[in-house]
Formats: sequence, structure tokens, C-alpha cells
Amino acid sequence: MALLEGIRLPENRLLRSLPPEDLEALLPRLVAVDLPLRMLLHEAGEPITHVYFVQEGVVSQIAQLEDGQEVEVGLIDRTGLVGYAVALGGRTSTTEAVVQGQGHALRLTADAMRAEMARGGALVAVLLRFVLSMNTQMSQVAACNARHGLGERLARWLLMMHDRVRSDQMPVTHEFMALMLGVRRSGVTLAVGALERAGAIAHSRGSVTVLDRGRLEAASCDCYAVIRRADEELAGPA
Amino acid sequence: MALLEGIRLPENRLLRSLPPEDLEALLPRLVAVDLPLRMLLHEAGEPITHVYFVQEGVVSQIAQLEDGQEVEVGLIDRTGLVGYAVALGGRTSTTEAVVQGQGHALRLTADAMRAEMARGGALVAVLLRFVLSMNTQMSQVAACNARHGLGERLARWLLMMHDRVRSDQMPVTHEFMALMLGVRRSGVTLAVGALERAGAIAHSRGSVTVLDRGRLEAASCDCYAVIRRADEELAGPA
DNA sequence: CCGCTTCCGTTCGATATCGTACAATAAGTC
DNA sequence: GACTTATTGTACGATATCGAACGGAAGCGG
Repeated sequence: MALLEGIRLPENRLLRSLPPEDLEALLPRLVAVDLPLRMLLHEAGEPITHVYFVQEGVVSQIAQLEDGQEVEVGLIDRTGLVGYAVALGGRTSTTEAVVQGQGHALRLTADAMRAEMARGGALVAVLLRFVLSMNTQMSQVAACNARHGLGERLARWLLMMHDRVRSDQMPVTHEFMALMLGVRRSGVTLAVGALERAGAIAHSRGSVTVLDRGRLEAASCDCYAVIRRADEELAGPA
Repeated sequence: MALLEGIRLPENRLLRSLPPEDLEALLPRLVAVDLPLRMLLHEAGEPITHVYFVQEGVVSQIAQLEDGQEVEVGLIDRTGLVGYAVALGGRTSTTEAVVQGQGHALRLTADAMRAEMARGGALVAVLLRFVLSMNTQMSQVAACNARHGLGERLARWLLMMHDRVRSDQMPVTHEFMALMLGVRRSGVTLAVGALERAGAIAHSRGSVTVLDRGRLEAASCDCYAVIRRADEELAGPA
């Protein structure tokens, strides 16, 4: 019954904000799944077979460039849905979704998702508010990538991750952060060192720990604040 | 009656793809407006009062950074809707929308838009497909901004513009392209010169003319192709 | 035709980031 | 504890882009 209870009061904010009748319609079709680190939830260009209401953990939305280069364009956590392209009528996505911070989710087949949306309850509106917040996140990241330096962007990324995992310690390597930001690994090593000297973070092999959010925010560009505000608006009203 | 006829068979692809009954419900509320160059359709952070079904011309979606810096994050033409955040349940946007290539549009108040969407016809699905295509565009631009050089990005931008205006000649200054790409003006001057020497474009004061799309595509990154494909999928099916 | 303004071409040195490489260290694995 | 691998620190020159500046050219308003 613990599991059932977990489903009845899901951690996922989208599900939580549904009125009881909509949630109950959805419940029988939701399947609890683990999200182990690095799990690929959908691939670029391939059909999206399932969507994931994230309960805990973080998932990266990653765009692919030529030569297999990858750059992160968005982060999804328990306030969101992985595979939201389905909610917009898509069957594939040009991005892939990878588990970044382990956790678990409630999974739904894409077909069931389409069916539930067609039922015409509150689900659609809830999903669309989330799509709006992702839209804001992506547009700000696009601008940030164009204008801001590595140090600022790294600080922004760490803050975004820190908001989305519930721990000060994050299991990431320099290599990995470099991949997410689309920069050189040794550039990240330098930037991490600078943030550490500034007292904002500590780090050890494969791990970064946030020590002082204030200093991290000072090192970041305003893009973080814009994205944060979008998240709060999603959570806040109605 | 020419005007009425223009409304009955609108150039806007979203309106065109509506079944007759949905379109007729919308018609009485649509107001034809000109889109002169540089017109501001909505401002960052301010309420969106109207949405615009673009009939002709191009509108930039522009993100703002600190110090009033601006970077373009998306382009909207007659296949789209300016102010689509309203369709997602938002009342404001963190971006602003500026007319980039002059034209005209059918305007609707945001309230009327919400009312029409609540009526539950085909409108919502049509809008959401468009939102998906913008989502693809923005994510690809975000990645492109992170990894690609000025020359490739300029070529991409010119191609995107060229698809969206219906002329080979585009009224843009170097200064303006620099603003859109988030780079230095004289950097654009150099890149324009390189494209000209490659025979891809010609330019004169305040104007760029596309001479050879093939060469322009060769100078661009694959990001253009990804965005183009998203546009075609929006136009293509259903 | 003249002057003003906008736009463009070009230059300078400065800086950020790149790509590559290699060594040093930490964390498993047997 | 020896071996192996992943991760990090650091260095190098190369390159792209920056910010700022200046002069020339094109077009406009009178």
C-alpha cells in the first residue's frame, strides 16, 4: 500500500495540481519506474514511446549537433514532464532526454497520454503551463549561450542543478559539465577552481558541493534569475 | 470585399489549417493590422494584450539580458503566431517580439484568444503543433549559439530569414545582424565579406541579397537543416 | 549641392576559449 | 597491494572574438 499511497499523492507537481477526478483517471495507467543515472528516456529523432512525470531526480534535454556533439538545452525535474513534445502533438523530438540526477518517475505510454489529453480535463492546461516554463528556460539559455562567458554559465548551470536535486552535493564530473555547456573540459576545470577559490563551491573527484549559494549567484549571470522566476510562476499560481 | 476575401482565405497557415467552422468563429474577432518594420508587438515582462496571426513579414522573438543586451531566439512568419505564450496559459513573456521584415497580420485580443481556445475546437491542437516547432527552433538555436562560430551562425540566420521573407533581398544592417546573433558589429562585417567572396550573397548598404542558397547552406551549420525540417513537419501533415 | 547621419571597412591590442597533450592523482578491480 | 581506468591539473600555442576607435562612403534632408 505504500506504493499506492505514493501514487495517490505523487511528488510530481503537474500531477499534484490536477483535480482529483483527472488524477484518478490517470492513476491506473501510470507505472512507477526508476531513473538511474544516465538512463536515456528518449532519443533524438526516434518516436517518443513514453512520457515521464518525474517524481525525483533531474533529466537533461539535450540537442544534438553534427559529429555527435551534444549541448544541454533544458533541465526537467519533479515540476515537469519528460517527453512533453507529445503534449504538443509531436511523435518525436529533435532532442534526447537523459537522466542527470537519479530518481524515479511515473511513466505513461505516449498513446495513453494522447488519450488522456483528448478526454478534455484539466490535464492539458496544466501541461501547457509547464511547456511555457520550458520555453522560457530554453530561450534564456539560448541567449545566455550567445553572450555569456564560461564562468557565468557554469555558475548558472550549478544553480539550476542545485534547485532541482535536493542535495548540496551533485555527482558530476568536469567532463560532464563541459558536455552540458558545450565547452572544453579543461575550461571547466579552471572555472570550477575559480568558483572554489571564491568560496562558492567545493569539489572532489566526480562531485561538486554547493557551499554558498549567494556567492554562486554573484558569479552567475542574471539568466539564472529569469529561469528561476519562470519556475516559480509555474509552481505558484493556481 | 477584397479585404473580406483576404480574411476568408488568410495567408496565415495556422488559420488555413482550421476547419471552416473554427475559422468562422474566429473571423469576426480578427482585425487586420500592418506590421511596419521595427514595430514592437509585445514587450518583455509586460502583459501580452494581443496575439498576431502573421500574414506576411517576419517577427523576431528576442530575449533580454542585463544591460539591455538583446539576442534573437526565434523567428515567426506566416506559419505562426506572435504571442503564443498566451496559448500556453501565460499572460506575459520574458521575450519581446519585433517586426523584422514588414508585412501584415490578423490580430486578436489575448482575451478573445483564451475564449476561443476554451471553446474546444481544432484551434488548440493547431497552435500546439506550432509551439512544438518553435520549441525545436529555440533548442537548436541554443545549441548552435553554444558551439558554432560566427560565420556558420550568420549563414544560418540568413537562410532562416530567406525562407521567411519571400524575397532574395533583405533589408538588414550589419549592426542589426550583430544584435540578433549577439556578436560584435565588425565581426558581422567580416563574415558578410567572407560570404560575399564565396559567392553566396551580395550586399550593399542596409541590404543583403541571397545569390546562391547552395553556397549559403554550405557555409551554414546543420542547425539550419534541423530547423527547416521542423518547419516542414509543421506545414506538411494534416 | 552641402552637410549630417548612418552604415560599413578596417585597424589595434586584449582576452577568452580552443584543441591537444601529458602527467598526477583518485578510485575501483582482481 | 598491484593494476587499471577515470578524473583532474596544467601547460602550450593557435584561433576566434572582443571592445574600441577612426575614416570613408552612401544616402538623406535641406
